[in-house]
Amino acid sequence: MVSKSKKEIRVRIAPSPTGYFHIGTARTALFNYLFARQNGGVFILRIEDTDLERSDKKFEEDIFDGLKWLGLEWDEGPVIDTQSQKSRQGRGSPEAAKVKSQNYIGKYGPYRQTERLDIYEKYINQLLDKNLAYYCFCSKEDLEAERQAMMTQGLAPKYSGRCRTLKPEEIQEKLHSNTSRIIRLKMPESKITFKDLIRGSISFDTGLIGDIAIAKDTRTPLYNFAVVIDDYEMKISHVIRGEDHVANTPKQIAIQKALDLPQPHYAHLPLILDSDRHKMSKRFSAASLKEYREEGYLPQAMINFMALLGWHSSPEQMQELGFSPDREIFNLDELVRFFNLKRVQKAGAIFNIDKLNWLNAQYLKFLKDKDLAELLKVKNVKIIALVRDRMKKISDFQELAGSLLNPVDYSFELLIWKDSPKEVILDNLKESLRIFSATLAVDFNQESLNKTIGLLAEQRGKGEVFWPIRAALSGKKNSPGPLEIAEAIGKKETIKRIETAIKKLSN
RNA sequence: GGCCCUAUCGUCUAGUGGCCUAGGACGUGGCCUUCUCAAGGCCAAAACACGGGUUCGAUUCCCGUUGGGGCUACCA
Repeated sequence: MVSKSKKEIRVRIAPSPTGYFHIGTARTALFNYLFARQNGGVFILRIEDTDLERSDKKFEEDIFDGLKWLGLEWDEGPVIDTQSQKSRQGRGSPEAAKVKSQNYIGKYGPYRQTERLDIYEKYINQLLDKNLAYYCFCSKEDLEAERQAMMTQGLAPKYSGRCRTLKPEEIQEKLHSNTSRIIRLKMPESKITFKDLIRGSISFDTGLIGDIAIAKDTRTPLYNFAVVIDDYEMKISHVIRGEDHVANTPKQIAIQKALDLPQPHYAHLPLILDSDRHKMSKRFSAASLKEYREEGYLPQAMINFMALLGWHSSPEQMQELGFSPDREIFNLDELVRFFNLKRVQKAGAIFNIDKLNWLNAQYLKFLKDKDLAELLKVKNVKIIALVRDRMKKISDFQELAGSLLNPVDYSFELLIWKDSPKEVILDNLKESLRIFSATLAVDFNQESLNKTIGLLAEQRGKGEVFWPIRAALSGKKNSPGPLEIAEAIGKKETIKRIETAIKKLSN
């Protein structure tokens, strides 16, 4: 028996820069990354920018930023070097040419489809020459009418193949005129079956698909065609992508067959759904990663959350490794260890923001006060300690700690505990003020204050004493405890705020 | 409409014919803690879509129904 050397695992993520980096694409990237890393494979980033109308550099940059933020570094793909690109992009200069040849890493570049036009042209011509593809001159309007007619007849909408039989002279004539044209693949009528690593065997009747469009002209390839060529040229071994691509798979296989190219393995991931159970779209939900980044979610939480959308660890494996079988918290390295394509779910998963919030809160807890302070650009570490348990995401900080950092105005009624008389509260605050003032600065901490103020509270009632202090110090109905705030803001500020409160009640 | 995929608590899921009185997590409710809000601890409610088979026995296997989703472009 001949031992076949194990083929290198090469996977890719192929976003199109036509919008901000989509959360679904991010999850696909994660799964590809995990699969690559755990198999010693290569993770490739390819920019599918063939749609000139909608593609935009700013979206491309957002993809780079998002991937980097998540920690999903690609082994091959464009190099982000905006600095040199911006400063040295002199048109036509030898310098520019040099930059261009250096703007990617990997043996199979370039990794932007618009930079690969020569490659596609070669294959398109090959198909045209072999008469496996042909020019179609039908108008969009005719095509649309045809489609509608077929649908009302209860048939699968597909192109009639009318231009297949055009005579060479007719083709030449139309080619020389201004008639709009497109290149179609001659789809053989057969059954295409492929084995999906997650779903098992899936088959399609190509007779229902018809002659698909593969390019607008020899230098303007369309999605399905460009994908096939790139996946082949880049030696992609496994195509791991969203379920929305299963219907594209038979089309791509047909192109592979026409070109006599090998077929990669396929794995179609369940879609991430919004709360209406539809594919997450920008129109109806926060579908871009950017939004979560700006909202203050931690990349680690995002990674963990996305991994749990359609995948779950094996309780058995966890137990064997000495972990809790119910474990759900995993960092990137652990995911690389435990992830298993075989355990990926088949049905779509709803994006559950509550779970994300909880996970984010967990990751926030892992952070040291000091690191969190740094992240928030806040100097008072004690304040961080006070509000951190109340934060779901880092953007919550302002709402939680704002009034602690800088006093806010409030109504005197806030100082009143339940239905205690105003005079009682006023007197308690005055007494508290005396105690605070008498406390040495070195003893101005929770522990010491708890002995003095705590005693007063025991004598006069906890609510009657603690509530007004807390309200005076925080200016809010809900806040951390009074003594911890006092320690955090210090003696001087505490006294100042209590005095303000007393003034409010005295009016 | 056609094609393809899919189906366990509200949500994410464990489960691969008997270990299931269906387990966990989020969320929800209650209790404890408590000056408030959190955090934390404890407890509870909450699901195998339906109908046929196969089998001694089905959440688990098969078929159908129904539900859900995706695709159906000269977008990707």
